[in-house]
Amino acid sequence: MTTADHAAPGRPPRAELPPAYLPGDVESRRYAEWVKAGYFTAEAGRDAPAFTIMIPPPNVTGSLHIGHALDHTLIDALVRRRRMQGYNALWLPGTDHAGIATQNVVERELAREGLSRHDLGREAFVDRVWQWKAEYGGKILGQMRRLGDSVDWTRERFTMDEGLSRAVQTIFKRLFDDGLIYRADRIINWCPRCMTALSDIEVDHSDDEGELVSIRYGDGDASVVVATTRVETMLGDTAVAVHPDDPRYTRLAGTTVELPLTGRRIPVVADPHVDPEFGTGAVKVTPAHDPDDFEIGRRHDLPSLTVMDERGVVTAPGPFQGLDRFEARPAVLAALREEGRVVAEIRPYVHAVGHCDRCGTTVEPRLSLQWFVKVEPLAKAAGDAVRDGRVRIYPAQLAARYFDWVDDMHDWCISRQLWWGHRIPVWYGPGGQVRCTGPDEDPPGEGWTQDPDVLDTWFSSALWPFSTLGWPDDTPDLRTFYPTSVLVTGYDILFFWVARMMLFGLYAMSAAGPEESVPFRQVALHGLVRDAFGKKMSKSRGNTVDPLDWIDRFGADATRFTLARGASPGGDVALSEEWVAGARNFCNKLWNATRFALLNEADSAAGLDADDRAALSVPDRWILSRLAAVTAEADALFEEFEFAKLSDALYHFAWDEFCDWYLELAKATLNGQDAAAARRTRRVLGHVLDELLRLIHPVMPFVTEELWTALTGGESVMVAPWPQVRPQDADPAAEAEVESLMRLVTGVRRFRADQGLRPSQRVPAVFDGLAGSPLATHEPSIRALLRLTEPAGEFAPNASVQAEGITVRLDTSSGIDVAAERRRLTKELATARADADTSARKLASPSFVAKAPAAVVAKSRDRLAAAEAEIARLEERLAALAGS
RNA sequence: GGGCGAUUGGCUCAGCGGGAGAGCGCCUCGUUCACACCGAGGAGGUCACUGGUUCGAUCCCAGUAUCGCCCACCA
Repeated sequence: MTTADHAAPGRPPRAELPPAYLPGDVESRRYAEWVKAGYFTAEAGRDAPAFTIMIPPPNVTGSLHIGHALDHTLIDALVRRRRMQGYNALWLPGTDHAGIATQNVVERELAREGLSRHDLGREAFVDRVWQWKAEYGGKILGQMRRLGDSVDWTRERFTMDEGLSRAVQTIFKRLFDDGLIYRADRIINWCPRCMTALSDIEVDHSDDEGELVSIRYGDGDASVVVATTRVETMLGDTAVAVHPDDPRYTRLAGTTVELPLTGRRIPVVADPHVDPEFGTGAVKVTPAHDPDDFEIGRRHDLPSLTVMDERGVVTAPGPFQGLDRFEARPAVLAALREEGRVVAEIRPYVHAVGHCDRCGTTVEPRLSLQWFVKVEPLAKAAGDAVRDGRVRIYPAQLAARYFDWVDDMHDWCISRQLWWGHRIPVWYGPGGQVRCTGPDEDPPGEGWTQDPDVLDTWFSSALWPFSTLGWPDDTPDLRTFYPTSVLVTGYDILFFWVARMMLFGLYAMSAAGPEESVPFRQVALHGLVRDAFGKKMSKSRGNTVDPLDWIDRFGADATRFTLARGASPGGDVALSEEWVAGARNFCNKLWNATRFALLNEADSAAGLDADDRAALSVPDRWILSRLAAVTAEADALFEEFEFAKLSDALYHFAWDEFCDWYLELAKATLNGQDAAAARRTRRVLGHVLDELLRLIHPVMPFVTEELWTALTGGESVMVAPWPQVRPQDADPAAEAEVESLMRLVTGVRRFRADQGLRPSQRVPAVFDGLAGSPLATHEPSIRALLRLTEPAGEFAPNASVQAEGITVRLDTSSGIDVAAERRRLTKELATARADADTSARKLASPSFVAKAPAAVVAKSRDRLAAAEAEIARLEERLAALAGS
């Protein structure tokens, strides 16, 4: 900022502002200043209430996309407001190691060198990933600066940091010792491409087209027909199951049938799980490759026969060995056909098929030995914390989805057959011993080997609210900033992340007591970003928006405002370039309003002197009243995470009320003869703009900083106090008077437009009935707004218009367009008659008068009276028009 | 298969028991000394359909249709 040495004594120095806002100039400079000043840095133990938000840690592989931009805009707005309110505000940044995603990225890089991770070996591969992370990881952190994120860079964390790894080991051991982590053979979701187990929620189901094939097992009377969509799994069948009460199969239950192609005989078992209504009422049982069948197998003590390996390749000895599962399917089918085993027709069949959410590969249910978290007790506590209000979900509606999940959660498979991640701290020793080591224990010595698997990446994310603050140690940060205040994230990771933070936060921090162990007190969920037509953004659709591109072209503030303006709780956000252009225009509007204020020596430093208050003009009282209202509204909307309404309220106050009306009304005083009045208005103007810029700052930090410092000469709007609502400014009389003035001005403008008078054309006019009216004092403003001059010399009014009980008689020189006037009056008459009709009809109904609230009836009476008066007036005018 | 939600001007959405709102788009006028990234005026909707409750329904209830989302181990 340049210091203007010509500033008047006692006034803050002022910068010259260019005629339009150029964001590129301002943003990087301001961000650097903020960081340098230490505004983003929170202080443990400071004597102020803490306000904490943890960033939803983006993948280290990630770069800033529009979804992050939305999330960060909302978080930053919350944090900036709290900081201005004097809270010890912390927004902690960091990244997630993102197990599969990152491993995939580095593996792809290796593949370009013709290598696989196995060529390097585990240790070298993990080194390579760290190397990659050092070089390319955290790109997104740099991009966050462009958005203006006020994160505390001194507290940046990574989920594989030493400290966070200690947290992972600590909680693993604690859960292990409490019997809440166990290892078992289970059917899990297996991705044959990523070659790892997945948890249930890492599987996306889609309705895929397949075939339902009916196959006859056994021969003649001792045969049974089963149906399957995965023909190749029949190689691993170890039974056929029927319902115990199904009369068709009572004689078969307990016998055996021959399994085609294998020469094996398998039992027919009776199991109540089988639905007799579905298909033939008989089902093939493949315990090693189907979760249902696994359960049936357990109940009947059936063997589990694994017939495919980790890649989905058939391992069962025979002609199909070595075929991929999707090659084996038609091959097995052909062989069955040849034996005449396929019965009836093969039906096209649409059914839900699971896909790996990382790579899209069809998931293969697979029997394997994995680690699980026993979630039932944890989930119970997680559900209760929301049920009893210790944690509140916004919008409340989404709490139902949360309950559905935590109240019926399956055990969580946490082991992954990857190399990149937190290694499971369990060792296997001589004689089948198993030992779980804590973070401060040495690994067991000779003869022990560590479990090769790593943990699900969400395991460490689940600890984020406290692992980032130093847990398990009792650190000043942990004491100051936990529980965190708000979790802001998209509803799409409610289960992945939010629910699991609840599970682990309540467990790990239980010693703090029920109120203080929650990971966050509020959860503010937003939606997904969509295009202008409400369609999902996707690269294939070509409708994606790159926030960095928008920041370059429209500015960070415009990008942020566009996102905030679309964000209602839980709602998706539709975006298009027209909208961000509109937001850019809004920045420019504020810019020019401030330029106007500076040109007119608006005075924000003097404050509103109590002695002056009584002398304030009506427009001054009006804008102060409106400011008080909009400040209260902004506070309420912030508390409810209603960012769309908040942005809208500020936009309309700033543009419609402040710029379009107040500044125009203020011009008369500022340019008027009364120096004292002008001084008062300069103070009100400075004060209102000062507070308006503060109110907008959380959403649009850069432009408001530039303008506020120029206006006030203050250090930074970031550390300026958040505006207080002053109830004493509420002034219904002033509001009513200005509203009346607006109606008068608008009415006359409509007349002028209808008459084809150019907006800039000055027209001599006199007012009848203004003298006695409350609007009398506003005559100079009204004349200025309407371009009406005092008659000078000859004045021959040839037209008149009425509004607010005032008649304006004008000398249009060119005369009046009678047809246009008649059209306007006729239209207004029709409206008035319709209004009178409606009111009259209502009032004619005895039940309405008897049962409706008195205020409603009175309102209808008033409307009827007003409409009738209007009709009389318009008829009279039309008659006069006809006579002329 | 289960659950949830939506259906309001051309588009995206607010409103949710007392006479329909916004932004953008559209039409007309305008070089007014903060801003053409602007100003002024205007057009445009039987609030999906059918019943019900009510003095009164866009708003509450039921059903229908269409669309969307989440969950799901019927081969």
